[in-house]
Amino acid sequence: MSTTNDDFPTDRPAVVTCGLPYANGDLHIGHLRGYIGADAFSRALETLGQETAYVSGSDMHGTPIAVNAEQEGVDPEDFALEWHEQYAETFPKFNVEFDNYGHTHDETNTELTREIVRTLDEEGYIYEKEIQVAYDPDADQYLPDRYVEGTCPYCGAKARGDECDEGCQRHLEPGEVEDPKSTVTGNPAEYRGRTHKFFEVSEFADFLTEFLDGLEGTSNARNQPRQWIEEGLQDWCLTRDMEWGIDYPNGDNETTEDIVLYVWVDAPVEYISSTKQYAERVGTDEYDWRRVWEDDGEIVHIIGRDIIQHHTIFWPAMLEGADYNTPRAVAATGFITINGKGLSTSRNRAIWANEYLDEDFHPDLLRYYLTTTGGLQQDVDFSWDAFQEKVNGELVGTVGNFWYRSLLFAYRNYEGTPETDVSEEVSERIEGAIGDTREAVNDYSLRDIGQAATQLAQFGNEYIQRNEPWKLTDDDPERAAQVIRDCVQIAKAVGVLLEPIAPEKAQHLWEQLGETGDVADAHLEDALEAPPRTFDEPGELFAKIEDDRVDELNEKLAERVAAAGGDEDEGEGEETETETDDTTTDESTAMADTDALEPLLEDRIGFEDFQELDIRVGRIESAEGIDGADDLAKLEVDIGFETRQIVAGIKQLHDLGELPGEKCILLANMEPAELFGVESNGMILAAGDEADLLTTHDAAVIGEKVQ
RNA sequence: AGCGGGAUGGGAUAGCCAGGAGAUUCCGGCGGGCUCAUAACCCGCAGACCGGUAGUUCAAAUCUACCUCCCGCUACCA
Repeated sequence: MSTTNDDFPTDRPAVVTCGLPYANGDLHIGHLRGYIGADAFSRALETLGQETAYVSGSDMHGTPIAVNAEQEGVDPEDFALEWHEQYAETFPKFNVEFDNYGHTHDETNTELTREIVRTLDEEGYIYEKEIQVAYDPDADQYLPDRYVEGTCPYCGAKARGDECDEGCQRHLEPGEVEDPKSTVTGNPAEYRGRTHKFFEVSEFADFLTEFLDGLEGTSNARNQPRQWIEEGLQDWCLTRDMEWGIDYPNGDNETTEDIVLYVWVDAPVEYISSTKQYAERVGTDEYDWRRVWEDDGEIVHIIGRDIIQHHTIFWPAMLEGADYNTPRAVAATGFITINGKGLSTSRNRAIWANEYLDEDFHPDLLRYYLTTTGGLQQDVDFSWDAFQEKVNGELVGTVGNFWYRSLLFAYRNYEGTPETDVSEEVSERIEGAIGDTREAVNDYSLRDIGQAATQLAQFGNEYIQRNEPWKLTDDDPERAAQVIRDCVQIAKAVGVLLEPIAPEKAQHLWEQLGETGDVADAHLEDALEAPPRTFDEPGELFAKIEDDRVDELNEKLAERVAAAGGDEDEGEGEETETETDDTTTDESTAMADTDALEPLLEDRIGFEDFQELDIRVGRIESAEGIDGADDLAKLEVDIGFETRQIVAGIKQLHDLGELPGEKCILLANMEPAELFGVESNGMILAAGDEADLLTTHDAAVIGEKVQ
C-alpha cells in the first residue's frame, strides 16, 4: 500500500464500479451522473489499453425497500426486482454498458457475502454484544434503521435510525438515536436488549490511515474519512432484526434466522460478485476476477459523495479483514442542481431519466454535458439553457462541424482519404491530445478527457481554415490533398478520443470513415492510423437544439415544479440587513431595558413595500402540539376566505386548549414552509420571546386586512 | 444555528493538491476574414488589481491564519 501506483494503463486487470442503484424508485439525472461517469471512465481506461471490467448491480435490501414494499402490500423481493429490471433496461439507453449487472439478492452475492462474513468471524474481527434495539410494542416488531426516527445524539437534529441525514451526516449505530419513534405506527418506541454482531472497525484505524494515504481519486474521498478516523472509529453493527436481507451465517451452513446482515454489508460485496459473474461468463482466462479482488488488480470505485464513509472506512476494512485486495481509487462525484437549485424529487424539480429519453435527445448529449461540465467532485448545475449552449457550441459547432466539413470535402474531392502521409505538425498535435487523454484518465478527470477531444477538433477547424484547401484544389492539388489528409486523420483521432464520452456518435463517425469493427475497441495509437482509402458520403452527426425547444422544456419543468407545490416565486426577498448599530431607542410603554431589545432597523421601507404584506385578522379554530417539537403547535386559523393550517412556535407559551376562538393577526401571504413535516401556510404575529399574541380589541371582522 | 461546496473579466468555468513566463476555455459584446461546413468556422479587440486582511517566501490565484459574502441540504417560523 501507500507506494505510488503505476500510471494507467498497467498490466493488471482493472474493475470500475459505480454506486449500486438502490431498487426503490425512478432514476434521475443525479443518479445518471454517476453511472455515466463510471461508464465513461471505464471506456477511457480501455482506450488506453487497460484491461477493464465495468460492473455494478441493484441494491435490493435494507429497510426503505422493506418499508415501501410493505406499504404497497407486495413482497420486498418482487418490489426490488421490478425496479432492478427497469434499471437494467434503462442503462443501455444512455449507452451505459455494464460488463455485468447483477443484484445483491442473487445467489452469487448471497454466498460470497456469507463467506466474507464467516472469514471475518474466523479471523476474530466479529464479536457479539447486547444492544438496545428500538421496539414497537403495538406492532410487536423490532425497528431497525429507518423503521425508527428520533434525535441525533451528536448534533440534536432530527435523524433517521441509521444516519443523521439532516444534520451532521453521521452514520448512527442501532440504539444511538434518542427519543425513538416508530415509523410504522408513529408511536414512541421502546428500547429492548438484543444480541447483535459487531465488526471491529476500530482495529483498522492504522490500516485505514495508510490506505487513505495511498488512495487515488478525488480529494473529498480522502479528507473526510481522515477526520472520522481522528475522532475515533466505532465498531460497526453488522446485523438487523428483520426478515428482508441476507441471513447471518452461523457456523458452516447454518444461518441465524431472526437476524439478517445490514444492507451495507452485502451491498459492496456485489462489486466482487458482479465481477465474478462477468468472469464466469467470459471465462476466467479471459478475465481473472480473483487477481483483481484477491491479488493486485486495479479497483476503482466511482460513487456519490454521500456514501464516502462506506467506501473509505467500512468497505476497505472488510476487504482487509477478509484478506481481499483494497481499492486503488475512490472518486466521489458532486451533486446535480437544477437551474441553480437543489434537485428535489419530492418537489419534482428533477430531470428524470425517462423524461430525457422521451424528449428524444441523444444520450451522448447528456453524457457529454454531465461529464464535461465542471469537475468530477464539483456540484454541477443542469439547465436546459446551458444544455443547449453546450450542445450547440461544442458538439454541433466544434466537433460535429469539423467532422462533417472534413469528411465531406474528402469525399467530394478524393472519395475518401487522400493518398499521402499525415504532416508532422498534425501528427504531433494528435500525439499531444493522446498525451492529454492519458493524463486526464490518470487524474480521474472526465472533463479533461472530453476536453482533449474537443480541443483537438477545435485545432482541426483552425487548421482547415488556416490552409483553405478549397482554394488549393485547383492551384496546388498536392497541397490540398495533404491538408485534407491531415483533417481526416484529426477527425478520426477526435472520434477515438471522444468515444468514452460519446460512444454512439463516435461509432457513427467510425462507420462514416469506412472503418470496420467498433471504435470502442480502438486504442489511443489508432488515432494515428490511417482510415480506409475510400468512404461514402458523410452526414451530419449532431443537430442543433432550437431556442423554442428550450423555451418549451423550461416551461414544462416550471409547470411540473409548480404542480408539485414548489416555490418558483422567491421574487425579491429584500432581506433588510439587521444593522447592529445602536440606533437609539424606543420610548415604548413597557419596562424593558433597551439593551435587551433588538435594535431598530435603520433602513426605511416605502409604502409599497408595506403593501406587499397581506396582514389579516384571523380566528384560531384549533390548536394542537406537534409531536417531537418542543415549541411548535399546529393551528387551524379561519381567515374568512378559507381556513389555513399554520405552524407557530407557541406550544409551551400558551395553553393550547385556550387558543381556539381567539382572534389573531397573521401574515397571509407568507411563503409556505414545512416544519417537522407539517405544512405552514402563513405566519401568526406575536411579540417577543414570550410570543404574546397580537389581536384586535374591537369588532374587526375575520379576514379583514390590517393596514 | 449545523454540515458540505464555493468566491477568478458582463455570465459560466480552469488553474490551487506538487508556489515562479503575457491567468485558461466557453458564452456574450465589438471589429474583421472565409465560404469547404449545420447563419457554421477562423482571426483580432475590449474586459479580472484572481472575495478581504495579515503572514510565510527571492516569488502567492496557488501555502498558513483570521474575516466577509454566496450556494446546497437542513431549519423549533417570530
